[in-house]
Amino acid sequence: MTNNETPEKRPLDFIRQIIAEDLKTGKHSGVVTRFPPEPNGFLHIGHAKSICLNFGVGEEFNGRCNLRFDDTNPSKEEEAYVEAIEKDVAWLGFNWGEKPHYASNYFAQLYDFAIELIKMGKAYVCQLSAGDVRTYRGTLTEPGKESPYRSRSIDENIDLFTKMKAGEFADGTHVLRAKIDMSSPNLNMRDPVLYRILNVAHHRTGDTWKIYPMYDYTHCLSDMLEGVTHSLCTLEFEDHRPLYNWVLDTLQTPCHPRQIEFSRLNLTYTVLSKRKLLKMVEGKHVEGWDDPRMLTISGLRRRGYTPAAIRNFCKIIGIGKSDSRIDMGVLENEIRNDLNERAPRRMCVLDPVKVIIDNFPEDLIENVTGKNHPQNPEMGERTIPFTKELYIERADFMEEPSRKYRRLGPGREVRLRYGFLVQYASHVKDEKSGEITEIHCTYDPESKGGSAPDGRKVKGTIHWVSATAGVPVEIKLYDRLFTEADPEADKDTDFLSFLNKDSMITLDKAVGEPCLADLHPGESVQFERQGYFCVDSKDVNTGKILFNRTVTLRDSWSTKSK
RNA sequence: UGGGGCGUGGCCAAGUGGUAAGGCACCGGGUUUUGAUCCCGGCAUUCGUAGGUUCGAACCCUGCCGCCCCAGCCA
Repeated sequence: MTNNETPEKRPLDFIRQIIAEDLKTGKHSGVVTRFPPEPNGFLHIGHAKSICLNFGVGEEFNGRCNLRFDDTNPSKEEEAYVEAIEKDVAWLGFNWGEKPHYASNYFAQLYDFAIELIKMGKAYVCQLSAGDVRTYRGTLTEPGKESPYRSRSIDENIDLFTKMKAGEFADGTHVLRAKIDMSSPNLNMRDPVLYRILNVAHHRTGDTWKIYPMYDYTHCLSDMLEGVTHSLCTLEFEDHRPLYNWVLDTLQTPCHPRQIEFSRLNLTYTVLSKRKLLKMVEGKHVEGWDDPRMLTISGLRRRGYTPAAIRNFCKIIGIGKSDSRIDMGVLENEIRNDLNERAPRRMCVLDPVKVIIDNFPEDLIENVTGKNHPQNPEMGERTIPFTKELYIERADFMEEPSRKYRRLGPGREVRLRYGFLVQYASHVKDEKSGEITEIHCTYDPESKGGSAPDGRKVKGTIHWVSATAGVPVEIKLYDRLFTEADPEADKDTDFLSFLNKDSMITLDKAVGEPCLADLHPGESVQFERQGYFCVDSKDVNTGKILFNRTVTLRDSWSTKSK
């Protein structure tokens, strides 16, 4: 599954340098990382970057990486998401050991730590309303004010917190706060909320708990409990690091993981935040989380991307701290590299126009053989039926071709790949529409396989399929979801207004060579001269095989011809 | 205007005081029964900017400019 990964060594990124140094100096004898998704949505290519980093570090330094569900907000989380996440991480080829971890596994311990904090006078129950908490917090430039509940006695705090836990209060009436510094220039340190009351059932703990710990309080302690050495997260958490450290320092925990931040992934012509992806799904702008246009792991999988391509992509983009938006072409390059090696070649005419070989016997079927891969004989060959009536691509014929055009046209001879050389004879055009309906040719019976005994050369080789023996297929062509390279650049404009209305085009007249019928869901092939396609794994059952175009072939003609 | 970060070619990204790796893109040329692949070659006298230190600076210092993040009882 994950073979074909480029083995070449690149220089170590700054995080791996830190880890290598920690191992070298003996600060740590082993390394433990974790990938901590919240089960409130599907994983996307940005998560893949984090997964490759965390699991990659675990593998490379002979350590381990835990899969931990950060499930501290039951109002947004679902079991279905944890299953989808496990499937995606496994598909990418990573192993999290015996079983996944859950922040919810630590609820009892977290509660005990909170009691400890209260006893140390470092946490208190606050009854300010959410709005008042915000007001008291101050602003970016003004310090906050201390809550009137800040100086409660330890006994009263314990009593209140116990009652919070027992479900004696309504949502929003009480919170547990850390007692730090209301005038800190870092807003996160202005007595952050540690626990809130949520009378909501949790997908794993049911209704056992009425209070749920917040991210900042939970994450550092979960890392600590799991013996994580390096806690890698994205840049927006830099301001949270002091709080991460405060909790562990105050509790004097036996182990103190180091949080290191790196920049999140952005790609051109798409969006990658769970919130925005959710909006795409809920607004029906796509057909679901696994829509092949979505850069979710499940969408990419359905589109025909391979784990190797995604892992190579993550490797090539590197890990750093500067904001960036990587060109979609980089991702496409990786899937082309991978599929170029492993995808068998096939012929399929996407936009057919009929070709009749005038001098070809009516009922004759000439079986010709095509290589499954031009550079790799081990992939074998297959038989392709050549008949009197064929289809070729509408774009492969021109009534008045330019000199650089190398395909079929009046007076021209071209090669039908693996078939015969054919010479243009005439063509029929619908007077009203101007559409070409038939092209007549004659073939050279001596040229079976594609070359003539006299050694004459033709300029063009085009693909074709038998009109009588070919199989009808349905094809979906996908394009970028947005028309702007950075749909998020203008904060005053809704990213949805940049949606590409032509991001999905369905072709229902396509015809492929017979052996296409043998393909299984998820299998990838290259349609020669067109691109890489895979059989849809969630077939809508149209009676025809449905192919998703993963990516086109690199095309220097379309750009040059302009 | 508080705090935390970041600025190397069109897009990424190495570089950690000794004279600008690599990938993508792009431009040439060769091979080719996919205008694909593959193969050759080209592509930053310069590292946001202005000064300073030094024999020597993308790397050290100072000022300035630009961009990102933070005022959830989300993660």
